[in-house]
Parts: sequence; structure tokens; C-alpha cells
Amino acid sequence: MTTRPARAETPLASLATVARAAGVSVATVSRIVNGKRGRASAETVARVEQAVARLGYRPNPVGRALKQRASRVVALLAPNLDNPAMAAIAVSTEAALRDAGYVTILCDTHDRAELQDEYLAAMRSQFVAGYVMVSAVASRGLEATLRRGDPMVFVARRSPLGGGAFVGIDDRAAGAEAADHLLDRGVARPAVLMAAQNASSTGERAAGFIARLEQRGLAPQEIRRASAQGLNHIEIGYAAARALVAEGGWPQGLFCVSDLIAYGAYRLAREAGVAVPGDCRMVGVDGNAINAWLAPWLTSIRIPYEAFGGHIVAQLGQLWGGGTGSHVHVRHGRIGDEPPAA
Amino acid sequence: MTTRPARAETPLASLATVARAAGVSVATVSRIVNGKRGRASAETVARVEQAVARLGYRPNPVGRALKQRASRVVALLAPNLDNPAMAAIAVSTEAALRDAGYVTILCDTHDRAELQDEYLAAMRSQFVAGYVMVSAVASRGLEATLRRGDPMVFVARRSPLGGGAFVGIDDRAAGAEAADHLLDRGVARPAVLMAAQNASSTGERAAGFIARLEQRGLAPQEIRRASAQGLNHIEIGYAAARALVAEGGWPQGLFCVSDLIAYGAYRLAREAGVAVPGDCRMVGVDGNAINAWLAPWLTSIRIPYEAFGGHIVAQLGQLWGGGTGSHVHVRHGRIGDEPPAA
DNA sequence: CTGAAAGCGCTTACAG
DNA sequence: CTGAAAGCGCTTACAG
Repeated sequence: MTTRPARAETPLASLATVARAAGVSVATVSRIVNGKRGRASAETVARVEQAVARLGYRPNPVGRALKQRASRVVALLAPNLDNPAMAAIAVSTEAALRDAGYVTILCDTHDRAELQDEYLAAMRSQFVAGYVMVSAVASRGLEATLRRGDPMVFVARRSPLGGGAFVGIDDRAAGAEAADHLLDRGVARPAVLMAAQNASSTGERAAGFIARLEQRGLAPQEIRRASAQGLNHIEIGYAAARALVAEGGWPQGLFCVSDLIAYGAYRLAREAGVAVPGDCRMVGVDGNAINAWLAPWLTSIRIPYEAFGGHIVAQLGQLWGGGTGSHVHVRHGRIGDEPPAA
Repeated sequence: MTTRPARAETPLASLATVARAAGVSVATVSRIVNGKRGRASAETVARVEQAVARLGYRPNPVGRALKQRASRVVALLAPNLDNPAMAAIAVSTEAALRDAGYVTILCDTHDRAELQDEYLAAMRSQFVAGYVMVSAVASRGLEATLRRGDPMVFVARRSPLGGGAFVGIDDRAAGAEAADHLLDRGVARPAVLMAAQNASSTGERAAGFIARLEQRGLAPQEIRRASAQGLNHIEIGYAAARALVAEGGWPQGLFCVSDLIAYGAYRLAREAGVAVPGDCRMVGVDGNAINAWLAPWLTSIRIPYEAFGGHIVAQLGQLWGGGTGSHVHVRHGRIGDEPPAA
């Protein structure tokens, strides 16, 4: 029977504990723990490291944050995490931040300006190292944070106030590819479904789609489009499809600016007995992992959300280094690409 | 043209700033800000409150945490947030904690003991107020945290080490209801699909299902069951269904211990040309919002994840109050219930 | 009713 | 190479 090492693990060891145990000052322990090299004799370093190991010491981030007025915490603000795309962004961001030694505070803004401001203020007093704004909405607090120059990267939706680092795909190009895809398959008059108040991302997808259609010879008034109010893209898809169909029947091809919108449109098609893709081809954007299992009828432009985290952290790194950050276009998948195996 | 109020919003105001502005001591400001009633004259209170408003002061949680060795931060540890059920739990927990004045730190453990321990240790040194463990895994750090008596509530999966507050549904009852449902619809020999290493939740669902089948007259060896290795329930569902079918063909009715497993099984059915529910009825558990749109063929037992947050916070409240916490069974929906409108 | 002081855990000039 | 001291923002006995 092995005896468990009698480690005093209950009390949280502090610098002072370690200093006492090693017979040195807290300043010395602090320097060694923080790897300030060449500032202590090898013998001292060894004694301190032993004490650290024996006591299971870990630097207290709260004490450090208070002193430095800066923490290793990053705030992730997002509207509704129940959207699979948001969840995927949150997952990859959390993992990338963790690898970089940061911890993620999760703030669900429900797309509301006051809640976003409330969180922004609360996070600021936590001395967070930066802000990751997924689909941010315009607000006074956002403006103040930006003006202050605090590290902030926008994801998916560009800064509603201009400026700021950005990570997302080239949405206009994605829209154009959807247009090409449908046109190339003989759909003479593809239609587009979008939200009434489009985020920059979905708005640009629709714009890119329409622009390409015009380039390839359709007159603006020939391009059918419909939208619906709301926050939930599935319901928007259903309602927008109904509006579209009411006006001119089912199109042969339909570009949905998000996969969720396509799911909503699909329900209407099912109810109407319209075969997808037989009677109506559908192209979405996101490439949700679930598609292969539940929506084999959907062709989607895959957004590699699993790669966003790395780019987001790289942008934060630039900002922390005093740089200005930039707009990163992550390369989206080719139409119909499936996600990599888990 | 309205002039913006000249509020010095850039520097973060501290107690000292406010004290100076109001001409009182920091102790007095602290008491007033913290609502310690009857400890200051009405006149002083008014002066301080004015200064607070004018300077836009908010108490700094870092200073407070350091002093009190306790913060208003709660750690939420979960394996993979890309599971819609996990995301739903995270959303409702974050909202309920926010309403209670807490902030949520998100930790994705990937179901790995070392990562869970790493986070547990990191969160402890953040002086978190408590831990919400969604589907926790056994680990040394978990044991230490539990032994220390730190506030911890387990969600969905019971504590792998026993003890602890718990929030989840009555999984055995859910399994039994699935058995009744299939039997009552004339399925003579319903089968069950599960994961190879079952969490307490899914394990109990399967056990409840099997027990009810036996109660209603099936011999143990008549009850078909299959499982598969892995973490991803969709893939488990696909593989387990294949194993089941290889052994004895398609059953007329199939209980899948989670909706995701049902999605996986459905893909195999689709590939095999088996109609669902025509040839094979499927019953899942979770009631994912997406089902109504993408999986109308699935009958599911809905888990009201949106209500979990409130119960979790209530449990934490009990623990904070010195209570012991309890096992809360949230009432699950009746088979086939749809989620409430958003 | 109010304030001075100590101390939570840390870092960092400064002095030696 | 090392330590004493100040200070980040806060709370809380203690004294008056």
C-alpha cells in the first residue's frame, strides 16, 4: 500500500509562505517564480524551486492583477451561445486562449446594447487583458472602450463603429461563390434569404451574391430576395421563405446567408412537399457539423470556426505588443466541403 | 446640439478618488457603497452617492477579492461545448449567475482529468465562489476540492466520487418512459443504443429502460442493446447502430440515450433505406431545439435545460449559506414535447 | 457617526 | 545577488 505524500494541500500557499520556507525574501521568490533570469544565485533558485514544489505554490492571479492592473483574463462577449456557430467560436477561442495562458470569461449579451455595456464595464474593472467581441452591437460602452484603445478583436461581424481588429471570412466572396454554384447548375434565377437587420457578415454575403448575379447578367429586379425580422435565424428562415414563396412561388435555387436560415426554409419546403435539392437547391453558409447527419440535402460553404481561436489570439497578441491589429480573412471552405473528422 | 456631460470616464475611479471628492475617508465610502445601513449620516450618504455618480465609480472586484479571499466569479467546467445540450446548460447557467450578480468563467475540459485539474487549481487561486461541474470526470483535484468542502454543484452527471449537490432529470424514469412509449405502440422488442463508457445520466437512462422492459415481461436476453467507444455521441450512435443491426437486423423501435446518438443512428437508417419512424421508431433524450426543424422523425424526451441555471444557482445559494446542497430532479418533459417558443 | 491602520498577494523601483 | 518598502483597491476590526 502506497502512502500518499503528506502534502499540505489545503491552505493556499502564498509568496510569503514560500519565502519563509526557503529562507529568502518575497522579492526573491517573486523574481524566480517569474523567471527573471540571472538575478539570483543557482543555489537560491534551487532552494526556492524546492519550496515551491513542496508547498504546491502557484502565483495568485488576483494579487498580481491588483498590482499590475492587468490580468490574464480575456472577456468573450457573444449574443446567444445556442447558435452552433457561436458555440464553435467560443470553443476554439477558449482553447486558444488557454494555450496562451489566459482564462476566458463568458458574457452572453443577447444582442442587447445595455447588457453589452454592463459586461464591458464589469470586465474593465476586472482588469481583463482584452475583449473578444463576437457579433458586437453598437453601444456607448463599446465606443468608450474603443476610444480608450483597449485590446479588442471583433469576430464574424465587423466593428459597428469602424476600426478594430477583425477575424472572419471574406463574406462577399462567399456570397459570390454561392451565386456561381447555383448559376453553374442551371438555376436561372436564384433567390436569397436573409435577416431583416443584417449583421455585416450576412449582409455582405447577400451583397456578394447579388453583385455576382448582376455581373453574370441578371437585372437587379430579376433577383428575388426576402427577409424577416427576429434574432433566431431558424425562424427567420422559415418566415422569409414563406414571404418569398408567397410572392413568386418556389425558386429552383436558394441562397441562405446562414445554415440556420436554410434549416428554417427547409421546414417550409417539407411542409409544402417541395423536394430539396430535387425541386429547389439550397446553399447555406457555416458548414455546421450537424449537416452531414441531419441536413444532407444542404450544400454549405464551410466556415472553419475551429481555426478562429488561433487567429483571434494572434490579433490580441499584436494589440498587446502595441500593434494596431488588422482584418483577417480566414479562408472559407469550398462549397460542399465537410468538416474535418473530430 | 447637446454637449456630452464632461464625465471623466477614462480613468478607473477608486475608493480613494471618491473619498477625496466627497471629503470623507475611504472606510466611509466603502461602508456606504456596500449599503451598510445606519452607519453614516444622511448628509454624508448623499455627498458620497453624488461623488460616486459623478465619477462613475464601481467597486473594483479585484481589490475586493484579494481582501476577502472570495470573488463573485463562478467557474463553469464542461466537456466540449459543441454539444447543443452543453451549450444550453452554459447559456442558462450564465444567465442565472448574472442575475445573481456573478460572472462566469468558462472552462472546457474536453472530458480530460488533467485539464479538469488544471482548471480547478487555476480557479481556486482566482478565489472563485463556486464550481459548476457539467459532466465531471473523476480526478485528484476534484477529490481535493470536494474534501475541502468548496461549493460545487454537479450537473447532468452525478459526482463520480459521490456526494455533492446535483441538478439533472430523473434519468431512470426517463428511460422507463421510453420503454413504455415503444411497448405501448406495439414494438415487441425495443432495443437501446448507448455509449461504451456511460456517464451516470445516460447509464441510468439505459438501466431504467431495461428495468421497465423486464417489468413488463421481457426476458433480459431478449433485450437488444449496443454501444460504441468515443466521445462524440453522433459517431457513437452511428457505430452502435451498425453493431446492433449487424447482430440482428433493424429493430422496430430504438431508444437512444441522447438525441445525438439518435442522429447518428438515423444516418445509418437513411443509408440503409430504413424509414424512420415508419420501419423503426426512434426515441431520444434531450429535446434539442433543432429537432422540430431537422429531425421531425425523432420523438424525444425533452430536458428543460433552460431551467437548469436557476436550480444550479439555488444549489450554490444553499452551499454558500452553509447548507449541504441536495439532489434536484428537474422535471423532464413528456415524450414528444416541443420546446417553448423562444 | 467616522477615520486611521492593517493586511489580502503580488511586483518593482531602489538601495545596498 | 538580495531585501525592505511602497502600493495596487478593497474591507474591517478598533478606537474615538
